Amino acid sequence: MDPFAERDVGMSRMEGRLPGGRTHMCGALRAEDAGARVELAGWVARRRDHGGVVFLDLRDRDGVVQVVAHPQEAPEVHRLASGVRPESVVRVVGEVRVRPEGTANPNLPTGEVEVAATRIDVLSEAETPPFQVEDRVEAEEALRLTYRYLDLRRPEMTATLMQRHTIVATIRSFFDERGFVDVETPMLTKSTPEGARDFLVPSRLQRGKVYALPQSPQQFKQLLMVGGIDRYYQIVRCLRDENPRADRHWEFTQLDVEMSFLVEEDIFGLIEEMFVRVWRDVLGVDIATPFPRMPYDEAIGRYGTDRPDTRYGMLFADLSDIFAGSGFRAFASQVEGGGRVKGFAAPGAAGWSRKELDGLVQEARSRGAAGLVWMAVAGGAEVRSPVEKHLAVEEIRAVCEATGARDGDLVLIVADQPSRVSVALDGLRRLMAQRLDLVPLGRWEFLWVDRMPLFEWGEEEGKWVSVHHPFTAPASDDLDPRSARSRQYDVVLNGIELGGGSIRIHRPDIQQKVFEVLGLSPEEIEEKFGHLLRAFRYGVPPHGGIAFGLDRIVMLLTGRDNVRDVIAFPKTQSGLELLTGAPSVPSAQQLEELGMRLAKPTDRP
RNA sequence: GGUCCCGUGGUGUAGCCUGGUCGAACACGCCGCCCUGUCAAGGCGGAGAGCGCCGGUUCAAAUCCGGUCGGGACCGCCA
Repeated sequence: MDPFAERDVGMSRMEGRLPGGRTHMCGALRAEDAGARVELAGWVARRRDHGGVVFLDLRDRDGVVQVVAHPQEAPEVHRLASGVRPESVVRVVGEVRVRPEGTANPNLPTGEVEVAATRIDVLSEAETPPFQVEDRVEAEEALRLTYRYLDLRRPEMTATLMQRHTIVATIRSFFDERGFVDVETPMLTKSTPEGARDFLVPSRLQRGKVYALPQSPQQFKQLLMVGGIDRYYQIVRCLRDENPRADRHWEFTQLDVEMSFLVEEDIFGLIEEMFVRVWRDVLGVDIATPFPRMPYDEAIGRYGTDRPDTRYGMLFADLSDIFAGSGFRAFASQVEGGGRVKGFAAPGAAGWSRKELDGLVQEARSRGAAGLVWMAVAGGAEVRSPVEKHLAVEEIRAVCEATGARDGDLVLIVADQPSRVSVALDGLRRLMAQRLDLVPLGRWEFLWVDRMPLFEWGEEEGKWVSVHHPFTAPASDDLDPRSARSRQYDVVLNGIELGGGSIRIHRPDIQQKVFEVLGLSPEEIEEKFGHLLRAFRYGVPPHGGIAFGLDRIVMLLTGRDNVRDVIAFPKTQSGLELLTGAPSVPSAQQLEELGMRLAKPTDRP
């Protein structure tokens, strides 16, 4: 499929005022341009030399058009065209012609025409590139990153960056129309006390001290509300020094929004409208509103995750009661020890081979579960399972009943501490959905997840920590860390968390109580959040907001499965920027100015 | 911090499990010649790697083992 085919590239708007003597972009020419004298410039995507007539495919960001050089019509042009190397930059002057009968190319938007060249200038000759610049040729990612500029020439990549631009432009005009103000916030700021690991920047003037790069503009946007800005948005780079994943990069872009004098419904309505607008403008797709809402507990209970993929079934059933006093001790003892037994039915997977099933057990283990019990339902109470002899007939029936398993289905059961059960089953459910091809294409299932807990127990810290952040408003007066709910909300799309936010605390007394639950001493509160609390003493409007991972939104809209593909110059999983070679060793002078000494790479704490 | 997968001409892969037949195969690209309507043009011919790196086992290593570097997926982590 030609990625340019259905795109409103907008370049046509520029025709007539293209710089550099161009009259058209390559992808713009159509049959109605026949007879026009045009001047084009671009890269030689391909050369087809017939000994006589020579064809060049000329590529720019808008598309490809065929240039033809005839030996009789223009001998000098023909000579140049015969020798030009792929990826060289050329300027072409010629006449647009409708192609001869039977030679149109229906696969190309410009396929009905060609440009008969009367002049060709080679502006820059190219060496043979390290990989072929074509969508169908997928070079190894490390090589693509090393020569990213070549990779970006591939129509697929160019189109992705242009779509990203369209998405950003749509979002900006959407917020602008609604009175939101784009305000920039500092990039060199204060280290965040909680949350992800910070990237630090040593200070030259304040020797011995460091700035942190922002993990998000969270506190600044709240201060903007105190500052009376009322409605703020920003499309801003954020940095978190945590290990990257396919859907996570340390340097990422956030769509950040904050409003004053609002309630949840204001945010929900606004954000739903925004997504409707973006999906319509970018994909021409109408998405349904309002988005369904799911309480956090239901998401965890039925899907094992706070970002459920609702495009397919296989919801979890709690089987703990069935196995509470079971003869199968592995399950019964888990229940007695406070654990849970949960499972779900994978339709039609009963016939899976032992090897495939062992793979599932491995998957469960890799996610921290003690194990996985599978049960292939053959008919009635007939099952194939490694623990079949330990299971009572009534238990098997009850499991099938609870999970909805029918003949031919495969029931997957995990018994462990609740969080491990959730993590393991969530992974298995996503895996099975893919393997069984249960993920419907072209569906956009947006979802609000709300009613989150306000606190969770931090094992490492040995104290209660905020689920979202310490400024999240509680849903009620209840501040008991075991039961308190928050006014937090997340947007989930097709099982991917796009973003989240909350109504913030604007009452100093409540903020104070939250800090107390978090175990912060008055000194710590002053040191870490003093500036915010001080601000709140001088008149703070009720406020709240939300933030989205723009890269993920672009990833989903462009059908990519990796955020690196929607970022122009991404880094590798180990943080190398292969194009420039960053990071690099600082010079002695730089270190001296900053008052720093480097440890040897081998000196690991 | 951990688990798993990958690394073979310029590119993408096969070969590796079951060492010798590999002086490494295929496709694309590249070079040369032929060819006036192709569009992943076509035909003929050619050059190009010693298998990421280091070490070990062995009569013998692309193949087995250890380490290391690089890439990726995932777990932990990501308020």
